[in-house]
Amino acid sequence: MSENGAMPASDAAEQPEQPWNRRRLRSTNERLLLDRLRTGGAASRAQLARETGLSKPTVSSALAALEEAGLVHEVGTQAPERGRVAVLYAPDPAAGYALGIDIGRSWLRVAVADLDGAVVARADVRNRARTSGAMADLVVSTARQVVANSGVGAHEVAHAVVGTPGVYDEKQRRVRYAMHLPGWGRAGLFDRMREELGIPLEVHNDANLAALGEYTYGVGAGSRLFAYIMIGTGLGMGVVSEGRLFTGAHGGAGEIGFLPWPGRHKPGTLEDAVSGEAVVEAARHFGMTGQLTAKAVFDAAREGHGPAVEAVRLEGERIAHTVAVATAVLDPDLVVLGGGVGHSVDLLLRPVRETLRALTPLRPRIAPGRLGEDAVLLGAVATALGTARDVVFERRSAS
Amino acid sequence: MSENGAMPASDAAEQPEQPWNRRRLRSTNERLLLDRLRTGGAASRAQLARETGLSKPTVSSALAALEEAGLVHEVGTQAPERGRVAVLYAPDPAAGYALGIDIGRSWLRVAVADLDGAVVARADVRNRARTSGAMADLVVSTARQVVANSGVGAHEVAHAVVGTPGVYDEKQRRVRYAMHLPGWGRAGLFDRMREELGIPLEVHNDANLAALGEYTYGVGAGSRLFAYIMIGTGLGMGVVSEGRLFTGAHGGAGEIGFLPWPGRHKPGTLEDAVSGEAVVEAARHFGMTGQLTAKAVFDAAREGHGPAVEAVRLEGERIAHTVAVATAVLDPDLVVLGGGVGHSVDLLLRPVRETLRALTPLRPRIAPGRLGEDAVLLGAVATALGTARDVVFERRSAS
DNA sequence: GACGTGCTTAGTAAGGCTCCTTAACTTTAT
DNA sequence: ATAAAGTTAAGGAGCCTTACTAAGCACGTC
Repeated sequence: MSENGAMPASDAAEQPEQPWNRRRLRSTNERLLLDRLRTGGAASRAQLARETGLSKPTVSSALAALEEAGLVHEVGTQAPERGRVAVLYAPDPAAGYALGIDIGRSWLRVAVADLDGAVVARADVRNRARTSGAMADLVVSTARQVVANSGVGAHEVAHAVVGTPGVYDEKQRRVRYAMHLPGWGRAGLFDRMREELGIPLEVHNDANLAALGEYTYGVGAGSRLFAYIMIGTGLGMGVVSEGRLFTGAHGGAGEIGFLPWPGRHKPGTLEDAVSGEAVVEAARHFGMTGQLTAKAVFDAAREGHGPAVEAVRLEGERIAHTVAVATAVLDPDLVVLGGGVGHSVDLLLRPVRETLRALTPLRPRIAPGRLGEDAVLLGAVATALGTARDVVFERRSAS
Repeated sequence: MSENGAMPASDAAEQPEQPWNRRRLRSTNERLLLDRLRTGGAASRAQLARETGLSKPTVSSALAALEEAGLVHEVGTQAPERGRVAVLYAPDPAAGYALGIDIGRSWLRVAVADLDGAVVARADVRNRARTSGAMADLVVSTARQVVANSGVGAHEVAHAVVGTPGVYDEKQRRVRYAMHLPGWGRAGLFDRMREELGIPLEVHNDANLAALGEYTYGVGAGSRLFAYIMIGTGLGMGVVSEGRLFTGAHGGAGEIGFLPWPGRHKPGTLEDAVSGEAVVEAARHFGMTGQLTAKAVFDAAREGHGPAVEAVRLEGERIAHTVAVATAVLDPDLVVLGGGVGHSVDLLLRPVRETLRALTPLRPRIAPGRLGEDAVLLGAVATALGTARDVVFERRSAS
């Protein structure tokens, strides 16, 4: 999870294996209770004891410690069929906050969420920055603004995650393969943001985060192996396996833009053949004229304009090829299409499914994303939340 | 790991989350010590205490319990630069055994290994069975024979793993996609073997096991993400991520035989284009005549025979395509070529590398397998060992 | 050269502390 | 009266710390 990210300086994940002494035992049981409350909803002490296998006194004392630390609180009572009413406990969502940032080519999105994952403040800013430096400044100022709007103290934001095109190289401290953002490959850009924000900041690939977003909040929930194909300015894929991001050896897994594609004239990459620009080019090839954008082509296709329909069909075929490849290699139970063309995925689904039928006997479920343009942002929030929960839990007794 | 396999009836992996009571604490620390001894070699009590962070008395008592259970034993002494000599302990390899079985189209291989992974008995039997029933009988009788030869009691064999082409479907209790073994898709075949052998038995895909074999004993050691491409009668890929098998949603990950392949005449699958038969066909196409086998073509190419060289070059190009696809999707740091053509991989490496250079900017390390025909068998042994170690450890105090 | 002394490291013993469990008890509902 | 939630009290398992013994080497002294 963290391999792509920069950890705060205080991170101690390097020490080999902590021994399981008593202190850790208690801490693990508190964690067990907290996780149970998070995933299973509010519960009483007696209920927790039954479900976790711990004894009632242990649950009582651990819960007291958690309440003392501000991690859980009473949320009401529940009367059983007979007997004394039960006091229900639930995690306190205000025990900490997480920051998610989506840096896209044309939009910058920032959101603050509480530990329950509820977004408490958010901003969507048009990205007009011309230089990577201006861009970094915009990120920092927007993030500060959103945190201020949320009414949350900056020190209560336990963790932040940034999504960006390309792959963040931890050692070189820079992003690689971010073709569509000029200057974005400069070293130290994110160190600067981290420093100015004063919040631990992790950097991840946008397609990966979008995949996690759809997995956590969207259509991918519960999937065992789930592939998210992001089609837009570029082409990317994020893979979630057993609930965890699949990153490959160097964080480059899912960089399907590099798939070889047998171009009609010269061999190229799949990205050239599938990205938004390729749709425009195909439309031209079929006879459309004028100032075209991918969106314009899709809109025309929706109206039934012949050349546009043809271009979309061709795009569908190419995406089907991508899906076929991903399916044979990964065996997903769900493939989700999203990204910049998200609003037009409905047009693509049929040609994709039809082509796929002719290509391969393997046929995973294919669905459009449910989060639309928010997938990356929500994925960043979800990822930041994971770490934020850990951080908040870890420092519960340190104060 | 076990998702493809059938667990013994006593398996209790279903219960949600054991609480971390004291008993489990002790058990975890014993496990910590045992793992340390397994991976780090023999060590004294004091050394273990330093390395694990446990106190010396705790190490002493845990080690005493392990010795009592027969899991570790003294293996000698070591004099430090100054001071009293240390008594060294190591895991007792004879505390249990594992059984590995490789069911191939033409060979059946069986091996028994001790907990250190050392093979103590082995048999390689030509597979002449005509029916799947006869095949199952042969597996059982050979396995019994090998266990008998090893001098190990049958009840000391804690776990067995079988490798077979195809994907084992846990629910239907049968193998799917095993085209090259007639009748092999029958339901209940492996249940019968398990019953007759009286040993818990897991079934896995052969390419997956070969990947684990090369990872554990061969060229893949230490790789973060490692892909093993098995080229032979069929075409398969096994993926090892962070030391664990990557299986996909239904155990079908790496079934790259199903990759669409733009055939000259009709669209087909990659398996048709790359498998042994395709090499023969290509050689014919280039002008070779006679009763050809894949091996014959490779041998001729080694002698410099023109048409054979061409056929091998073509095969190399197609494999390069496979590698390019796997690389873009998975981002491996190592791709290993093996399988039936293992003896001729040296001939393929150059064309593969050259073609790859033209296809994609991503270039993982490519290497031939080190285990040759034994990859599947050793992978089965390695996998069985993993479970066997757990089983032996779990039942240490049950006696 | 024999031997005592001191230093160093391995391992054990005793005592205390933490935290879990069991069992009994209190509280509050039907 | 019964039943369920939750607390209190007693007991015990297992870890840690401290202090000790055991066993080797170095070296100086006789």
